[in-house]
Amino acid sequence: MLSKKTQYAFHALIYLAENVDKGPILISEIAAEKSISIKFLENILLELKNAGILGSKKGKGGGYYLMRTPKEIPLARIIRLLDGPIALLPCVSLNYYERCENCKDEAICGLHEVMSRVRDATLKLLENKSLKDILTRD
Amino acid sequence: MLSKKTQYAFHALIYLAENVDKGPILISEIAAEKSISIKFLENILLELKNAGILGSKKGKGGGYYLMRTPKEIPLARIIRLLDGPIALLPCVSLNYYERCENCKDEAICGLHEVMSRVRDATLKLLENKSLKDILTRD
DNA sequence: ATAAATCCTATAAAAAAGATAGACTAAAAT
DNA sequence: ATTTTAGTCTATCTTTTTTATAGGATTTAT
Repeated sequence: MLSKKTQYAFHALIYLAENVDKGPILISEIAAEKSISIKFLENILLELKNAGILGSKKGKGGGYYLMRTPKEIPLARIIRLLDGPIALLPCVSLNYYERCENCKDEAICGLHEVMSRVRDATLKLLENKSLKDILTRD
Repeated sequence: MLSKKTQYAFHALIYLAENVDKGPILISEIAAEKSISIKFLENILLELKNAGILGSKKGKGGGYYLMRTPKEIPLARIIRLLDGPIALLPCVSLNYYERCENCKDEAICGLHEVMSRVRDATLKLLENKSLKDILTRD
């Protein structure tokens, strides 16, 4: 399951995408609209900013805004940033790989093979689907 | 990521499958072979037993054994039993469904749609691949 | 200068995961 | 019958992760 953090991030990003025309959006506005604790959301938006996904402006008229178009923000990017590995096992993770202790040879490990395929199937969707794809269809 | 519990379960089941001819296997033997805390493993095997996946025999000559052939034990079954939902969001889980609070209409929610597809792709593998498929290929 | 907003870091609280303990029950050997 | 062997059951402890909060620092517009 995705953490609340990642779920909140998705909702915040959706809100920002749906209001691009309004310029920078206040944390407090997103928090109110999406029923998220304002202080928790603050941390999340900051992480998204430090990762280059969001930009921000301080002071009056400030707030957060997207640094890229929704189409250029893959869902996998958000998940990895806030939740870590997408793979089901450390030994099949592309970005957070860790060798398994008791495994003599990954090449002949059946678990490794199946979980690699699960990872591939998942990534095929999450790498290719973007923020644009999760905006409410009208 | 799968929990240690589920990972241990896989390793224990693999060991049991690879030693079916030896009759009931001791918890202590599996724990030693797979470097798992014996007490922790005890709980796991009990859960697998209560779910009908394993059988057991007490006293001398006792131990655990598979109640079905490896081919009849889908990986999804083990994961759901020990880890809970396979889906990335509660609102797309088949077995642990929970409605999302702020979502007016799941039918037009883009997040719902993408995550449903991720779930389907994952389940297609995990429901169809069984314990047999993760045994070490020789 | 002042007010408005994000930035940053630390910490607290709650929940989940991982691990352990010990008394109990059942089966087999003697 | 008694003893030994091995799983059963439930409770608790510890550690880690997740979720949430606090408050001063910094930047910007007016």
